[in-house]
Amino acid sequence: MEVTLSRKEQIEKTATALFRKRGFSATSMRDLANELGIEAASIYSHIRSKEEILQRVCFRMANEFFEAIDKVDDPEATASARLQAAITAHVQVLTKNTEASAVFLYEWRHLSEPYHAEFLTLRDRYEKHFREIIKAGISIGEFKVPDEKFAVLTILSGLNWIHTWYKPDGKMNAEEIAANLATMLLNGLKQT
Amino acid sequence: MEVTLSRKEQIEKTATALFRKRGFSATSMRDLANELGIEAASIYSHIRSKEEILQRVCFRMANEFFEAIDKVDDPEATASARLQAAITAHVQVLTKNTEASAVFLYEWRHLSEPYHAEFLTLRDRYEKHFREIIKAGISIGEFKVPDEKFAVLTILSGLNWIHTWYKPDGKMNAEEIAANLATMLLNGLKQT
DNA sequence: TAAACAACCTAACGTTCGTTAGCAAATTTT
DNA sequence: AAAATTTGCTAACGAACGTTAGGTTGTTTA
Repeated sequence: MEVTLSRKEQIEKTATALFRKRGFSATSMRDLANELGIEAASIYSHIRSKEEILQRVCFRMANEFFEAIDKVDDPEATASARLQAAITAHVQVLTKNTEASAVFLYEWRHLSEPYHAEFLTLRDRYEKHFREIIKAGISIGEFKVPDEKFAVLTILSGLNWIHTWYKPDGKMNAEEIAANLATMLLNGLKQT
Repeated sequence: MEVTLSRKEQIEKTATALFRKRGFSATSMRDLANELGIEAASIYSHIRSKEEILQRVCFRMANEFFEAIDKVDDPEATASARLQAAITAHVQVLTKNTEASAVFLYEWRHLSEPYHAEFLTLRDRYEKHFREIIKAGISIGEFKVPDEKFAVLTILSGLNWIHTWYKPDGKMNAEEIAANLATMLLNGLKQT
């Protein structure tokens, strides 16, 4: 399945790798151009600004995460099953796009307004999905945690470290990682 | 307990806040000077370079984390007790220095060599402490996890998110946070 | 009281930055 | 074959960057 990327997509992909490795601010347009084998000014035939690249990566990934958890959610299922599904979906997006995920997770603060504010709104809505599952689990006694906000942040941060070490050819594949993490984090919610 | 900071310490503290908020690369010496109410050039009466500030913060925090877990470790205790103690110590350092912790966790990649390499060595040695506790717990059947490296990274990343939301006057104090996190993460290791 | 030091200043250095203007060649579309 | 689009170039802009040189002032030490 060879996919031919448009020049704009190539730029975005190369930029993503650099933003991840050195950070948005420490990556210059000349660095990016050098990596692409062209001049810095040439990039502006395809994009409007350096920040536009960051915007596209951040909001594309936000979309991916939303679509993934929406697709697998079944409001009729138990809280455990719903949370397990959401965790698995989240891990799948993370492992399928490690570089873009890293940018999504750590470089969004370099977005200017109104994108910065919009991003934070989206992120909170995403976390809300997890909060509501956990709240439902608490109310019927399935989970025992002092605070659902606290639990969600711990779970998500436990997941969001994956991009730093995940390698597609490592000893665990994405499904195994997702399963192990889900078991481990779900068990943590069922305190005795 | 009023503590008078030397000018150098004031610079370091102010820089830490800026590095945390905007990142190391996006913080200029003129920003820092402006925050201090002086000219950028004046800062160089007290420090050698911008990176020196980052180095001091990163390695000071590395020391704090090491001292904290060394002080509470009892190799004779059970793996659960040891891990609980380490988690509590780690959380205490994090909550007592949220800004410096954020810099320590996310800005170290802007260190130049040989500091960059030295930092990674220290970090790995720190994680090794946790790995060994968990390995001990696995070998006597106290913990059931597929991979201790995996478990350590999940635990530490679950803890290292604290700095983003912890407020000293929030509804949970540092001890409660540490206790809740320890319970939640320890339970996750004792899979049935 | 003289010497040493701490703290800050103005001015400027050489470099790098994101970006624009204007143009040329190749490719695709009509 | 003409027109439009894509992709790239050189040259340069104004601004911002980390840092140095050299000097001034006030405070502390000998």
